[in-house]
Amino acid sequence: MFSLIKTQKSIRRGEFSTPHGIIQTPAFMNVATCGAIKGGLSAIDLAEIKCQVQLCNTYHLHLRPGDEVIKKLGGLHKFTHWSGPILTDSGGFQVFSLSKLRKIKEEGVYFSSHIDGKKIFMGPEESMKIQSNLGSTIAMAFDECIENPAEYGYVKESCQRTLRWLKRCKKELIKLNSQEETINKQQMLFGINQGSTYADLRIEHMKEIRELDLNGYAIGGLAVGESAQEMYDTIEKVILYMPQNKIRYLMGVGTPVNILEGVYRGIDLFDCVMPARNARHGNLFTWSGVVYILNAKYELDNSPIDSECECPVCKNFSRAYIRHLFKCGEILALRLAVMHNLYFYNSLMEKIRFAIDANKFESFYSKNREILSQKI
RNA sequence: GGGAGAUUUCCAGAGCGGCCAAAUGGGGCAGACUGUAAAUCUGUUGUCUAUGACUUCGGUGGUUCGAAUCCACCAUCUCCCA
Repeated sequence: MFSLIKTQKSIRRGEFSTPHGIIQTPAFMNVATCGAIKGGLSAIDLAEIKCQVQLCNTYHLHLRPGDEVIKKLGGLHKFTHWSGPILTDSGGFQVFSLSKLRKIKEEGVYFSSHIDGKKIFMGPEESMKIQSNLGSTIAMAFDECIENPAEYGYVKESCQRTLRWLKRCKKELIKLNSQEETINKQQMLFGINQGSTYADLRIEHMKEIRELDLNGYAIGGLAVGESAQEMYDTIEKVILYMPQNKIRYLMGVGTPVNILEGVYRGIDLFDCVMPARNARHGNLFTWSGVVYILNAKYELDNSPIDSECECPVCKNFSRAYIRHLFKCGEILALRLAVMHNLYFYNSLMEKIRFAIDANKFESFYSKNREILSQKI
């Protein structure tokens, strides 16, 4: 259940109530694909980095350890020891990212496992069944994510298939939620809008999926090859057709600036591997720009990653020390870097919320949009 | 004291007469990363007045049109026999 607390032009401040707690929006979901945030963080670290909601992946957990195994162990919340909201991605993104290993048909998608090459079939019903077994708070619809630029005719055809798949997802989830042995009988479903950068296809698809009255709506298929400006333009056009009273999720986005631009245009929810992956690769986000900690200039830098940051890493360790840990291949380097970056993202969202509450989002946005993307 | 082998660009290590400024690792430096096949991947790593030129392969001298590569001596190190 989503309620808007405040709106200011397109900008929205809201609360999303779930059986596993309330998400204050705009919010960022911390990506834990295989049930853990890469870089060595567990559920006991999540409070410290201000995480509200985690995102796990259907495809990966289906392969290992298996959704049936997780169901027997009591579901994903118990398994990962996280009691807050969990959104599971449907496996739709793997249709895109594992494109060399798959074949798309009306009934679903035939994959080769990236682990051992084993043939796997996943369609809407399979994805819903797996997500139900995982017992996540929110299930995502099984969709096809297309790389940009894409050919108009193919996108149109794909959108229609994704719509048919969405209807099957809804039907299947209603069935699963009514079964006695289901872990989370209140599992929610978000639909995903597709249509590449074609405004007419985006809008047409959006109009069709909103008829299904789902718990939330996502914009998928962006930040997959098009320019940032094309992404913003696409959001602006399609968001006019998204229900006002439902949460809006921009999938897989993005940089801190992308998030500011998204909030500015009316997005409530984001997720991205970037803060965690870039952290593991030595790129650290700060309030004055991006620090690439491996650079030689930080060898003797005794200051924290970000002197404005209140995270446990910045309160205790220096750039020089973290750089040293990276150079030595210490696993602690990854953990500290990921903790910092996710704290940065989660506190970016918190600052955005405070700014909206105080009617100051636009000044916050114009102050930070240049700074956050620069390298220092 | 006698014998055998080694010495290559930051390190390890290939090269055994021209295709060698010299393979491949590592290290260094720089960059990429957007619903995670990613603790990954890419570029670069002698100097310069830079689509070319110059100085490098322990040292000195030699053979040759041409030497990191062949020869002589010297230096240093390793191993074996005393």
